Amino acid sequence: MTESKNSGPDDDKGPASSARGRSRRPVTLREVASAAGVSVSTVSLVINEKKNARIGAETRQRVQAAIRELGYRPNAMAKNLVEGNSRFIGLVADAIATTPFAGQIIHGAQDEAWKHGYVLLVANTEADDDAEAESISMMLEHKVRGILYSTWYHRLVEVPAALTETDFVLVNCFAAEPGPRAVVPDEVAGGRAAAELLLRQGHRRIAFVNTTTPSPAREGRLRGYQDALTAAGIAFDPALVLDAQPDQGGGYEITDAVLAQQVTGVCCHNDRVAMGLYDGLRDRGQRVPEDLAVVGFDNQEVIAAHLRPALSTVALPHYELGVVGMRVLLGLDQVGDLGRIALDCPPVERDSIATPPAATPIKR
Amino acid sequence: MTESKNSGPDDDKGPASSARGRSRRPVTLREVASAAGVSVSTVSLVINEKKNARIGAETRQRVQAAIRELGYRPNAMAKNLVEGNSRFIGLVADAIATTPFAGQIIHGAQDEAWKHGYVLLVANTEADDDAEAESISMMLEHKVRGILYSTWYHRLVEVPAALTETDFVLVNCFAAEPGPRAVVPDEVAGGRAAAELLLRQGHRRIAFVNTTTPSPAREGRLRGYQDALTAAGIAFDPALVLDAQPDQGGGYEITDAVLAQQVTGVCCHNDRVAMGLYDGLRDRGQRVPEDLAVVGFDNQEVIAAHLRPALSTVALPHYELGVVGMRVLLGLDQVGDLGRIALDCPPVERDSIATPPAATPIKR
DNA sequence: TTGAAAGCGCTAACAA
DNA sequence: TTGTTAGCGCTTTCAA
Repeated sequence: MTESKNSGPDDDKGPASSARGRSRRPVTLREVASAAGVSVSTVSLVINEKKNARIGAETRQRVQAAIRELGYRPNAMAKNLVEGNSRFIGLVADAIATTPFAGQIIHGAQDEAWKHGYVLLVANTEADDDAEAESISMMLEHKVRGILYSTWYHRLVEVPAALTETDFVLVNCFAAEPGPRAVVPDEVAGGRAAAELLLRQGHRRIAFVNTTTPSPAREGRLRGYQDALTAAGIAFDPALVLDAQPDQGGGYEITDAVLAQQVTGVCCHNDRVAMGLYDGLRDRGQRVPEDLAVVGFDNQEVIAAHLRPALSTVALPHYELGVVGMRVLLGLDQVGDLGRIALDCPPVERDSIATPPAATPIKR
Repeated sequence: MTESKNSGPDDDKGPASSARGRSRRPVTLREVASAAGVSVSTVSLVINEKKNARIGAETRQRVQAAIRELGYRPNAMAKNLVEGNSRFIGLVADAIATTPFAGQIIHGAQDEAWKHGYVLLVANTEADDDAEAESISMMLEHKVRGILYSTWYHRLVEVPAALTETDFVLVNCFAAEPGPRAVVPDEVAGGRAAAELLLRQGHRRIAFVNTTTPSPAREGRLRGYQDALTAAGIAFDPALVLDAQPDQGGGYEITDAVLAQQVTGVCCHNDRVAMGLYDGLRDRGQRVPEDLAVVGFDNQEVIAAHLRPALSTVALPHYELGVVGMRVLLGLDQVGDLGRIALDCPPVERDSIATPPAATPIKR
């Protein structure tokens, strides 16, 4: 063991750890330097592996040995401070605990941030305005490089004033006023993809169970459904569009209305609605997909992959939302003129669709 | 506007924001001081509202005005640096994106951390060892006050070596060796609670669908079930314990085996298994709860609250795991001699249990 | 009541 | 090739 400065009153003897708490002040660059018998800048140089400033092989060895021996960890805050920029990026989420959606956004954002040497400062606000304001302040005080402001379902948001103090990108949400950049799912294309899942199997009379809640999902997916119908040369029949609460209860209750329309297939607003509809159909002796083909939306694994039969659905690109949001924030992707990037909602085929009676599936 | 030092080449004119990027260097204490015509220490004093060192009312006004006018935000990193302690606490999670479980742990941990002025540094490792090591390094370099190491399901873990460089608490997991403090769900009590849900309604012949995966949940819940039986004066019958994959498929496939035992009630390893069992029962013309009472585990909202009939189950205390883990880390709660705190798994009564034929529910 | 100055751990000129 | 030194933005003695 090399001698170190060893000053200060709260120094306890003995090598590694005391009981708990690890009260020992962390090892500093200076301590490493004096242990290795070199200056701090030399240590700094070998740690950061600067290309210029060649260090003598022997010196480098000694420094590295000292680092290892002392268990030195650079102090990221000191480093950030002197470099004048933090490696933090804030991510505020409004609901981390209810669905896996926010988790997927975080996952995507973190993977991308990580790749570029950034660290996520995550704040869960559970839609509480105070928590949100506090979170943003906290991030601002940590001099984040920017903030990703995300919601667990696609919606219009009011941009908190404090957000504008830094660079920010809206993820899975958007602002009324122009300006803020946003990354959102392409609801229209998603709706189209859902309908096409059915059309491709030859279905021509398809119901659309929409949500009762006004939202981009409600308007967008319906439009996508209409577009797909039009493209398939099928006249849009408003009677086939039904409204239901966007959960299992809503799906269950809409069963009779769906059945009354004599459709061969149905697009549900989301997987939960489809789950409720499954129950409703079963109670009425109807089979999926033989009597009615069902398509969901969200691709919520715990539901879609495990219903019987497994549910064909359209995936919401939460992970990608996080990734692309991060890329936009870092200036790696551009949003274009609209200030928005709309991400694809890919269809996920499973077993809830069959060819309707008296129809031949369309080749493609 | 007051004059400021105004040096450096990347100073652009104009008040608030330039287009994007907010390239302006953040306002510093010194700038506030010179704007207010006082010294930095005075500004520091009014910001931190120190009890000693009374500041003249008029001075305070001027400083506060300057702060507001300049939009000053303290630099948390500089502050942490000089104070010699960060306000960070790390939280590593192994699966933030698949279930809502990790989200709930994070939620609990953050609420508690927040309350004590700490900020969470969250890292999602998706069970990747490299990501985990990198995450912990990152946290250590930010001189976190400590780390919460969490898993999405209760299990034995190997404590990563780097963790021991700081204070840490295991959340929803535990180590083989003694030492590391851990906060976990009380599986035995949970299993007992599940069985009691049925026993209380008068069921006496109760199947137990266990998981095939060795785990504290597997052993603990079974023991709880046995304990509850014993307490109710019912002999344990090993034939009633069945094994199934811990998901919907497993539940579905075990249906016949359950039915073969002529039980009136069944405890499932988790809500997913119960969901599969519902399907299996329905396919065989059996009704829940009239023909068979079903109890789940986990209280996974999207399933338990929305199955038909709604599933009675036992909740896993993820949020509380986060809270208590944080409290232990902060020294607010003690773990006792075992080095472990086991948290209650409260029963959640819904509609999947009825009184069995020829039985009177037990009063309590 | 306020200011001057030292220093937290580090990087980056600039010297040697 | 290596060392000295001046800060980064802040808190905190210690003086005034």
